[in-house]
Amino acid sequence: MMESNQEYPRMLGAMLRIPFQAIVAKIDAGLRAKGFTDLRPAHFVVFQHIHPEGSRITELAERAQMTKQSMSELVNYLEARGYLERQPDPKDRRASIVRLSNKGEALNHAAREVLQDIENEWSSQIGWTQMNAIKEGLNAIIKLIEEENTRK
Amino acid sequence: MMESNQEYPRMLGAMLRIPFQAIVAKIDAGLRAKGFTDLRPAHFVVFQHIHPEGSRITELAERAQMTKQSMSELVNYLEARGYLERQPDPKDRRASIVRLSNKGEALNHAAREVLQDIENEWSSQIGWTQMNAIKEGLNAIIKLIEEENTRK
DNA sequence: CTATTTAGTCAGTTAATCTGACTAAATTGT
DNA sequence: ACAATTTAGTCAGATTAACTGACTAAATAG
Repeated sequence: MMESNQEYPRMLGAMLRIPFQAIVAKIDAGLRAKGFTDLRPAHFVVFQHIHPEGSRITELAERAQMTKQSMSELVNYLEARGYLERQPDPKDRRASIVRLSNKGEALNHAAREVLQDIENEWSSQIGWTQMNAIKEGLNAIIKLIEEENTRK
Repeated sequence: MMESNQEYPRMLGAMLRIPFQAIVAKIDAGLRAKGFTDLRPAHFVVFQHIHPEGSRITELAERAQMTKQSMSELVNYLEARGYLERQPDPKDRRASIVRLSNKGEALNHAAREVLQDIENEWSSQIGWTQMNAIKEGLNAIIKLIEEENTRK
């Protein structure tokens, strides 16, 4: 953060932040419009990181860079409202596996739909070539980040 | 948010989120290393939006998409620690103008330095051509977002 | 087969942000 | 000119988000 304000040339941080926050706001509004009204921004992080075959609380917490206590709270909230299900892990009786319920899958699908619409809208205006260049470039950067993380 | 997890192809939201969060973490660590240890992540938003000639609380709140009460608290914290100064606005006796102190300028400069280092590091690995393509593309998207905002 | 690590919960705390009610100054409409 | 409305900011209190510390029970390592 703290990367810029309009007086200086915009720096890379702001260039990423502005479209990212626009996307977050649009997904939030889009989901609300589609009837998912009981989610708060903090819950999104669970859907971002959950694995289709289910994930453990600890794993989700680590991926989301928060404590397992905090993640536990988010998962409890979403489980209580029917977005997630907990199953005991047969391999490890201390652990449980959290997975999307049908409702959770529906939410996920709706979110992806909204996001695809945004991408289509932007692409049609700036051109698909340029959008592809952005995506390729960002994926290259992500590769660097992931390499750095695995080295640690 | 909620744009992806590794099982599906990564969507645009995640492509922006991952490098953005990496940048935030690096700036946070970099500033800490440079001796700015009394800032919390929430405060960064003030520096992102403050104008070199000073800004009003209301203006900062609007740009940061939060209430003026919340922004007021952030500004109070930073003023108490010497990063910001408040002056009465001569044009409007209800308002005050918040601006960076010398210490605040130093912080801003340090943050920009860290960010430039990140950009240089990434560019040298993916190539400056590709980095420029990303930046051009993101700026085109930002232009769309800004147009949409002004239409509202 | 004891010692340590790991998965998760419970309880309490701090940080971040919000809503509502308010004051005083500025602006608008007549 | 001046009443009505809007705007800038604060104060007080509530809610949400995330943290630390202490704990239990199961798994793993020596």
